[in-house]
Amino acid sequence: MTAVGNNKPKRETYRHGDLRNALVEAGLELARQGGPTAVVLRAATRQAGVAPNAAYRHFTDRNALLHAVSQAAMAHLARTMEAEQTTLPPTTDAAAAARARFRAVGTGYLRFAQEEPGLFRTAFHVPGDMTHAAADTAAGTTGKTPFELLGTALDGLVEAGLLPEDRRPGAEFLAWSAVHGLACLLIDGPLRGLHPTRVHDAGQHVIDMIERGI
Amino acid sequence: MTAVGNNKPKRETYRHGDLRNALVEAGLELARQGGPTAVVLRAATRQAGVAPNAAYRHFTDRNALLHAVSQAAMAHLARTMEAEQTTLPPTTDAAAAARARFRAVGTGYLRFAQEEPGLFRTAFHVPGDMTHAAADTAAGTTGKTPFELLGTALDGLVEAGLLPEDRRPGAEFLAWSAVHGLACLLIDGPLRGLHPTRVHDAGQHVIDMIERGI
DNA sequence: ACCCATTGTGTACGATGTTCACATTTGGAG
DNA sequence: CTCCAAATGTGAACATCGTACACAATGGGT
Repeated sequence: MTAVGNNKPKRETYRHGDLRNALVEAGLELARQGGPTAVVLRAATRQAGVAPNAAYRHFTDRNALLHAVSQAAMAHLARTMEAEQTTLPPTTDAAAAARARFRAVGTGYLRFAQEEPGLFRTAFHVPGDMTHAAADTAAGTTGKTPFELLGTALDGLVEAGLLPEDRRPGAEFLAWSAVHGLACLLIDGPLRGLHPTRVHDAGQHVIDMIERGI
Repeated sequence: MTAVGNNKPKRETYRHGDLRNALVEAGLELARQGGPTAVVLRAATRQAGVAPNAAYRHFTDRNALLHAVSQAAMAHLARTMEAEQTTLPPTTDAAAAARARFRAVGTGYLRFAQEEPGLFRTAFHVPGDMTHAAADTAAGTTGKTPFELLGTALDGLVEAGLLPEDRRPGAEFLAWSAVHGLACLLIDGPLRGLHPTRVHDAGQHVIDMIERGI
């Protein structure tokens, strides 16, 4: 059953109308299942019901398409992190709230890595310079990229007096390193296939370490 | 100048004699320059002066070849970490020595990631289960894998009284997460292209965090 | 109403992974 | 020593992929 997968068999308009988006969407689905290497130009065009070359009207390269998909995956990550923060129970304790929001950043990050490993890998697949990932293409519903979400959470820790101001500079890289590293170990490192509850525990332990060591 | 690269143009014996090794070696060179995706079966056989299919007598798949190359890269990493430890100045203070050996594990890891990003990426490219990476194919000259080197360094910390025994279990994953994450950020994350001295500083900061938070 | 920039098509080329049938060599068993 | 079977390398072939080039259809601005 290799050939019949013509999901969007045909269209009657010569113009597609929204091909660029359709290609990114198809690429996202491919990435979701097989990671960055699975986002294949011809497969995406097939899914969009279009000749392979049509893609070149919207992307100079397969790499350009992959980059767009990567940005979209990054936006998914941002939304997952935001969602994790919105599930937080309300508190009157400002310090506790800041701390909870900080931890939610890491927890959401790890949850996304676990639930959507293909998209996670794609998001971080040679993503240009992630610092200039201020690109709104990588942002969530609040308009912030994952990196910026982490930054504001750290600022919150400082405001709440939980993080000395002189430790603030560069703290995002310490926190990010630890959480991202754990994500890698969970996805295709030695911790792959760990029981979900153990995964959650491991995540909390890493975040504990960050809070102590930051 | 695409076609002339026939480095090992011919051989006069029908049998190659050591093809499996030659392919892994060629694969290592490809990986060094272009990461895992650059280890191309046909390129490796070309380099070995052999028909493409000959590879299938030694590897079931391109993936099997890639896996072997990955293991070899992991061994390189182990040797770099060992080398970092041997450059340590001798000390009579046992605790200081244990601490230095622990930090050298992380420093060597990061140095390898920086100096050989292609090999580093290849070493961690879907490396089967790294836990059962007790495989001697991934070991350095001391016969220990990177994971095992980290473990013994942590044991050293416990023996020296620098790490409470109840914090020892699972500590390798905390330390590994942080260092590995930083390596990723340095190689193709936001910290790519950072000035080498800054890179070193960032590494020391992360290791500081680990020591405080472990 | 007519251009022409935009967008999609068809055909084609080189490279890659992989398979199948065949050739050459080597190491033992007789 | 001979000879045969297992091991190892070769050749031709196929499907798929990224990509380039020439061409066709469309539709908005003058």
